[in-house]
Amino acid sequence: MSSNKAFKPKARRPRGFEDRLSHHLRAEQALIQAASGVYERWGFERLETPAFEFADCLGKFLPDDDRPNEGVFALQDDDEQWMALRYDLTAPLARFSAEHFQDLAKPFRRYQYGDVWRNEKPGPGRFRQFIQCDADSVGAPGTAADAEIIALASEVMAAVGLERGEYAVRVNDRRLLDGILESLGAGAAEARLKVLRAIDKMDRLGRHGVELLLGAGRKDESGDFTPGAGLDAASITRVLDFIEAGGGTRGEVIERLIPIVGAGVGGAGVSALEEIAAILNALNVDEDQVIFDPSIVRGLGYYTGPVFEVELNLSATYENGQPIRFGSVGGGGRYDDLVARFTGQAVPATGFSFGVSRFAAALSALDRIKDSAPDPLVIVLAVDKDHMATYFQLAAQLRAEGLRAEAFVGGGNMGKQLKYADRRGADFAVIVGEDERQNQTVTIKDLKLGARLAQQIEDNKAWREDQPAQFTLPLAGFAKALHERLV
RNA sequence: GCCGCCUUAGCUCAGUUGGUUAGAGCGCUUGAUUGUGGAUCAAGAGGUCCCCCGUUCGAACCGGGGAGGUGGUACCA
Repeated sequence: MSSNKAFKPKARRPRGFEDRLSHHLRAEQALIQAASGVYERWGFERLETPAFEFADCLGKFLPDDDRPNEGVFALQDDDEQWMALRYDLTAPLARFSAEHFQDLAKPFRRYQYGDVWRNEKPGPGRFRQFIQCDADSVGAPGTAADAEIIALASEVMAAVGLERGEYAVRVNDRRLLDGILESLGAGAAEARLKVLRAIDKMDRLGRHGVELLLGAGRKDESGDFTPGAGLDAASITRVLDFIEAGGGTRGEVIERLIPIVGAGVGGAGVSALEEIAAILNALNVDEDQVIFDPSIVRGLGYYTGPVFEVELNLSATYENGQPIRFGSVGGGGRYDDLVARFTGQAVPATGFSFGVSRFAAALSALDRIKDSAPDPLVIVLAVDKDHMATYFQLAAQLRAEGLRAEAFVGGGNMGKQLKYADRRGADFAVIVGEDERQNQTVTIKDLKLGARLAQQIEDNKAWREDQPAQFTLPLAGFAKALHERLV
C-alpha cells in the first residue's frame, strides 16, 4: 500500500501521430475552407461519415486472418465483428453510395474532409493520422466528369493562393499504358502492377533505375533486391518512350501519343484526353495549369481511366539549408469498380483527394498561408486578487470591442504575469491596481514595443523607472480607445 | 519486412586507456527588484547514464541479447 514509488508513465506519443498547435491548425483550416468554398460553388454537397467502418467495407482487409490490421487500425466490436479506422475517404463514400443508392440523385456530387488513419511505418512528412479533403462524382460515366474534377482541382490550387506556374495538375489515362502492355503481351495483372510501380519511381530513380525495374530487377544501395517486371529490351524501350512522351501543350502530347499507343484500349485513353482537353480549353484552363503527362501513375489499385496528380513547383529549404521536397500534394482519377463491390452493379465514379496536413506543411514552409496570424491579444493582469470581478469586466469590455482578451487566472505576482503575457505573445497588458483605481484610469503596457525598446537599453534600473512602453487611458471607454490605437 | 545510425538532466549534447561524488549550455524555480516581461548577476531543483544478462576488484564506457527512436529501402487500398 505505502509504495512511495508511484508508477509514472513517460509522457510520449505513438510514432506517426502528431500534436498540432494553433498555428498549424490555422494553416489547415485555411486550406479546408478555401477548398470547401470551391466545392460548394461547383455544386458539391458536404458529407461526413464515421471514423470506423466494418473492415470488409474498407476493401481487401478481410477479417479472415487473426490480425486484419495490416495497414489499418482494427478492433473487434462486442459482437466480434471487425471494425477499422478508415484509411481514406473514398471507401466510406463507396459504402455510403451503395447503402443509399436509391435515395441519391445521380451523379452524387459530394465533398468530405476529415482524419484518416494508416497503420504503416511513418516517415518524414508521412504520418499515421492525417487529414484528407476529397470531392467525387459517383454515377458519372462520361469523361466530362473527369474533366470537371480536374478543372476543380486546378481551381482549388488557385483558391488557396497559389499563382499560375506555382502548381500543375498532371493528367494521364490508365488505358494508354494498358493498351501498350496488351500489345506487348504483358497485360497480365501481375506484370502490369510491376510496370506501374516502376514508372511511379521515375522521379526518384531516373530513367536508368526504371529501366532496370522494367527488366530483370534492381539492387538498391543497401543491397536489397527488387524484382523487375521482366520485360524484354524492345518492350522496355516502348514503355520508356511512352512515359517520356510528355512535354508541350496538351494538343501536342495527344498528337505524340496517337502513334505510340495505337487503337483498342489505348485509343479509348487518347479519346478521353481529347475530350478533357476540349473541356479544359473551354474553361480557359491554362496549358501550364493542367499538363498531360504519360508518366503519371497515381497509386496502383483501383483507377480505371483518367488519373492525375497535383504538384507544387515551388521550392524551399529547411533551417539547415537542406531542400524540402514537396512532391505531390494531391491527386485523383476514375474508379469504376468500387461501388460494384457492394451492389454488384457497376457504378462509375471519379474524384479528387488532397492531403491537407502535408499541403499545409508545404505552404507553411513556403510562408504562403493566408490569414495565419492570430488577432491581437490583450491580457488583463490580476494585480489584486480581491478585484478579479473587475478584471473580468475589463476583459469583457475588450472582447465587446472585438479584441481577443483574457483576465489572468493563474497564480503569481505581476512579474510572473507579465512573463506569462510575454510568452503568450500578447500585444498588450492591462494593469489596474490601487493607483489606477484611485484615478479611474487603466495602465496599458505595450509588450511588443517594450520588447523592441528593451533591446537597446542596458541599464535595468533606467527602463524600469521610465517604462517607455506604457501609457495611461481613462477607465471609461478604455477598450474603445485601445482598439483605435491598434488600427 | 530489410539495411544503417542513434539512446547520458525538461531540451541540445560533453564525458579521457574501464576508476570513487556523472558534467556544460539552454530551459525551469527562487532572489537581487514587497506594482512591472524581454538585459545582468547569484543561488537552487532536476539523473533507472534505455532495459536485461555477462566480463571485471570496479561498467555511462567492453561483450551478447532486447526495446525505443531515427534515416534509407520495400510495400502502400
